[in-house]
Amino acid sequence: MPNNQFKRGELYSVINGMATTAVARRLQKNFRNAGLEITIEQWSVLYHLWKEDGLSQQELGNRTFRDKASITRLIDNIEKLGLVERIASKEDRRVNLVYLTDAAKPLQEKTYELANQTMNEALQGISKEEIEIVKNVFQRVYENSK
Amino acid sequence: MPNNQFKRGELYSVINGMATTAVARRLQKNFRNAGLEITIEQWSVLYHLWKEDGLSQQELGNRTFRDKASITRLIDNIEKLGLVERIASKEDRRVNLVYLTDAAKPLQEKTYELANQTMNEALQGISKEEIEIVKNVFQRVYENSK
DNA sequence: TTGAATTAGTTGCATAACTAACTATATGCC
DNA sequence: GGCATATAGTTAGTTATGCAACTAATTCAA
Repeated sequence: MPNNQFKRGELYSVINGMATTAVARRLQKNFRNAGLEITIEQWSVLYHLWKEDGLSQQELGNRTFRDKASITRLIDNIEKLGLVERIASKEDRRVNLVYLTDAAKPLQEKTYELANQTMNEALQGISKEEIEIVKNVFQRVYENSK
Repeated sequence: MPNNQFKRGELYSVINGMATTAVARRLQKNFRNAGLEITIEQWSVLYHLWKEDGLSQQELGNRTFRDKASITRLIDNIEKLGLVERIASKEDRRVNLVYLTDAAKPLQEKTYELANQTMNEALQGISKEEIEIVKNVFQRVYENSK
């Protein structure tokens, strides 16, 4: 049986779940405690729309690293909450453009604040240089694996 | 509206999904291509049992960063595949100890090989020092967030 | 210009995640 | 001993994920 494996691969078990879900769960909890009924997955979509409204589902999938089926259903749920609406593109009738509604506007500041605070807590004691290395490694791991 | 937020927090969108799921999905695909019918979530449980057989569900939850409800159903599914069995502890009748079956044994070498290969590809061009920093940062992010 | 291939989105099916409420066993304090 | 509390695991309900098969619209090429 292979010995000595996962010397490097131990990273896998670290990557898979731990830090990533700990931060996500904490943010989710902070949303809930603040009376915000959205999930972090939904928020991750809204986050990109606040940066640039009217993206296609395709583009939202690219930016949030989800496949099109996941985006379809995530948008379904955000739409049910009344926070976005689909508007068919006039240029290409296959495309749905996703627009924020007025109801979504007030959420931005509140959720940014909570996300910012959560990230600051998560990154406490971690230097800018370390963060840069992590981002850089992740980018390369992603490119190596996709 | 807050400007200049997420300078550090940009890490969030990177943490959440990208590298982690890219590697996981790649490994899942490699399992499937090799004719292995297990999911990476199931594998992550088996991985810990191969290191130490007969762990309680509680302990498996700790080691794989899952809550007890998730472990219950994950074990349900692995049990359905005939790869593990629950045996009630004699010391504490609340506790289920999870043991690998003979059917699980042949999977170990094959999956280790695939996981190792997948991780090596994912980590191509990334130095030991960088990996150490990432693991260390993750540990601290986890401690800061749990 | 028409038929083949591609692309955007949806739907069905299976797995997995979290919370909350529940059962059963164990512990601990009086 | 007996009741309150804590702990291990299960179950119900909701959300999310991925793959594969599908529809509708668009593009490309003979």
